[in-house]
Amino acid sequence: MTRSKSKRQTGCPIAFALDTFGDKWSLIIIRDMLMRGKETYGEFLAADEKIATNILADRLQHLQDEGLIEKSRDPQNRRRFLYRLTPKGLDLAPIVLEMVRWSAAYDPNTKASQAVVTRIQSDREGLLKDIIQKSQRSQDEGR
Amino acid sequence: MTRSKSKRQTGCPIAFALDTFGDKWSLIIIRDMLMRGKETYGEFLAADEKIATNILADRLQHLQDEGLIEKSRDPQNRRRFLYRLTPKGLDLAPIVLEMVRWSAAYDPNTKASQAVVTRIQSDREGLLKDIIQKSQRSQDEGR
DNA sequence: GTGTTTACTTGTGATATGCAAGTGATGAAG
DNA sequence: CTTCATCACTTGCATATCACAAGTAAACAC
Repeated sequence: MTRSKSKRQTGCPIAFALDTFGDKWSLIIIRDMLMRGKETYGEFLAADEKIATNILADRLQHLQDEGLIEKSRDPQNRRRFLYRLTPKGLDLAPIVLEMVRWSAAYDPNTKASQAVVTRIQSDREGLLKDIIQKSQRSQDEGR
Repeated sequence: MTRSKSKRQTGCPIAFALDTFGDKWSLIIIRDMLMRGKETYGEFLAADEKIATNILADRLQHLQDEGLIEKSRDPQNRRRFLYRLTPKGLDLAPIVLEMVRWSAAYDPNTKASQAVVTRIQSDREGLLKDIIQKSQRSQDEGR
């Protein structure tokens, strides 16, 4: 296990954010949880981007240490764990949405849904509320 | 020079954003340009976060290849180059602001200005306009 | 010319990543 | 209650990336 991430410790909010989730994979995991309803190790592993299993384990641990996600046994299947966003993690949604907007604007091959992109501009608050509620609804089902 | 960054090429907007500026240093450089008026190699090197000179050169080249920044000779001092954000680069401002908001909310040691944080909520559009205008004004002075 | 500033490049050891294979706990089937 | 499959990891190793120190080259100041 790779202990201790590089900490810049400058007090700068951008540096803080990068230390917390600014690596190559954390936001991919967050995206899967926030936008695609994924919540198990196996589901994260199956992502198109092909994250390595040791890296995934390391990132999940780090995100948990930082308080962005929580880990619990699946009551329906006790050999499975459920990973869920905490309120601190859910609050990354605005950042993720702005990244979607930016990429949709500049990537000629984007697969971003035009409906979502339009709604980011026209109904940002409503969209954020929907995404967060949807993410939390799946948590209730798990109980 | 490190050629060819890992390209995930999935069409996912989050993956695209991460491939473009999602490394440990690019957003630090963008922050310096956007929020602190920096525009030369030496100014970036002097940042609190202590970026290594070879990494800085590599990231500036990458950001230029991606069309986020432009490089030009300083007409006032021809041994100096000026790095400036393109419109595509300036359009990262909303993402940067959301990261500031998030970090200010969750970093107990944040040095984020309370005035800015308040304004992110209350006058987001005006703040964005100010940041971009300020960034472009320094470019006019350079001519 | 000589020295200084500015923007890099190069070399080398440390660190992180990616891939393949292995482990241990839970649960399902007979 | 034994065997097999699933799920979430861990371990080992080759490769890639990074950090640090030192060196190079062009512009300018004198």
